[in-house]
Amino acid sequence: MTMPPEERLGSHLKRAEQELMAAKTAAVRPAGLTVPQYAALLALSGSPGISSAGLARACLVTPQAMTVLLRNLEEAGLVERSPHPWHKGLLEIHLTESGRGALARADGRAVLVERALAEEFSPEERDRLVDMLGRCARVLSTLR
Amino acid sequence: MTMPPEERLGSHLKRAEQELMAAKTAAVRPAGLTVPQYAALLALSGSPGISSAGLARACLVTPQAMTVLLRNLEEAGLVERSPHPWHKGLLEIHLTESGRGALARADGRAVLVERALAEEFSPEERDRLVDMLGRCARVLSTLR
DNA sequence: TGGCGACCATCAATGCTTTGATAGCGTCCT
DNA sequence: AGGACGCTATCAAAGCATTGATGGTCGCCA
Repeated sequence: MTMPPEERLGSHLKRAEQELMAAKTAAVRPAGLTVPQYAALLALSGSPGISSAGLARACLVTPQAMTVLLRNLEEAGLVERSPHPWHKGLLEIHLTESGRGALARADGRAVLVERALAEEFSPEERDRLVDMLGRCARVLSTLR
Repeated sequence: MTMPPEERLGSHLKRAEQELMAAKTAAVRPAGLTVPQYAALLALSGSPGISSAGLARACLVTPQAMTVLLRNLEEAGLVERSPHPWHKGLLEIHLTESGRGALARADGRAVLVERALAEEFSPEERDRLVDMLGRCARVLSTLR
């Protein structure tokens, strides 16, 4: 209507992110994982025993989305949930052995994608890109 | 595991895109549209009579995703589908009056988001950002 | 102690997206 | 003419994500 797509920064941003998702999806798929599942397992490995809500915050999704995701992971035997020692109603989440294996397999290939992406740029360019992306996120979040 | 999140360009890219989606979702919601619906209506307004498959290509989604999306738009009375004059089985898609109205309302607010984003950067920065995002998409697509 | 507010977990409805499979129609080439 | 190939459209199943609503638990504080 009033603004051509090539002028919309959002179009370019979306396109890049779409390719990123496609590449990562292909990377983690052989491990039997989806990208969100991989992200959750990765966060979980860094914070064992974290709650579902905490994991949701770490992965930048809603608690509801994480509930669904965790149910799938639990049914696949990749994570376990156990009641919190003194806080009734809370659940601690832990990786299973099988979960650790799947994460390791997925991570190896996912890191290759990140490395290929990083190697496209010089260190100065990387810094500039990270800075600009951060500014995008900041200005957009103020609009919300 | 082997690579901290802050070093992963993908994390920053994803974060920025997530904020973009949130801002756009909030922008087009008052018009009763979702972001993908808005994108489809926008593409449709530029190519009246385009097929579902063509629209899917224009929006960078699969034909199946577009079928679902169009069904919702058709049920909402925002688009119409009519059989192709001589090619049986093909369907031409057109905006309805109501669809044009919703698009106009959504577009006005969506453009504000794009403008706020654009104004965060100088023209030189914008060019650099677009260039770098294009390089991201290119290198990632070769991995696929 | 009683209550209020914050947080956690979960159900339900809706929508987008993907992969996989099926089926019709056209075009081009043998 | 017949057949292969390609494009279109659609169904089905599964996962991810959102909003909205519910019910349970803790902790602080009047």
